[in-house]
Parts: sequence; C-alpha cells; structure tokens
Amino acid sequence: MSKVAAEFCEQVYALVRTIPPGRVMGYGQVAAAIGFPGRARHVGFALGDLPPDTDVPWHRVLRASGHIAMQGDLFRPLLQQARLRAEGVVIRADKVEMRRFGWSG
DNA sequence: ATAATGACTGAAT
DNA sequence: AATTCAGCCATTA
Repeated sequence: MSKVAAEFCEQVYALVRTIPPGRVMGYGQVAAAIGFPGRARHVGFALGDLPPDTDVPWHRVLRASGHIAMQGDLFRPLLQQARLRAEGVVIRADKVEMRRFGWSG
C-alpha cells in the first residue's frame, strides 16, 4: 500500500472486523472511531486495498448517507449489496436505513 | 511548492 | 428527497 500508512490500514481493518453481521458503519464514522477524524476518504482507500478473498467485512461500510459507495464501479457495489441483503439488511434504491442498521460499537 | 486525485461529507439548491 | 458544490487530507506527479 502506498497511499495510506500501514498503521492506519491495520486499525481500519481491526475495527471493521468487529462490525456484527447485519449492521453497518459510515466511512467517516470508522475513521473517527480509530482516532483519525476527517479521514473518511482514506478509509475508503484502505478498504479498496483489500484482496478479494479478505476476511474483512468491508461490505458493512457505506457512505454517511446510507448509500452504497463506488457508484462508478460496475461489480463491487453489486457484491456489497448482495452480501448485506444476505445478512438481513434492507436495501432500497441502493441505500440502507442507517437509523435502523447503523452500528456504533 | 502547486495541482490533481479519490470506496467521502455536509450544507445549499 | 435528489443533486450540486465546496471542503477535506494524505499521497503523487
């Protein structure tokens, strides 16, 4: 990884692994939780650096609005949506109800 | 040192 | 409620 410090990535992964199935967090929320408020975009990059077979549940991280990120991407949003639904998260029009599925720890 | 970039955000329209 | 715009911040060129 070249864009974000390894330590930052490790903390992101560690926290994301603690998100329970069926619950979600926002990028900025994750950043703030590990002590890096304002680094929402970097959380995104850290997750993007994960291999396709990672055990990190990156699909449980969405935008603060509840929208699925990477709308420009063709494949990943579909996978993310499928995995979330498999965990019982209700998604309507590419967005989830944060009030109901959001998680703070 | 200036400018561009990106799995983002919050306020304004 | 949906879109647009202007900040955000570390990394690159």
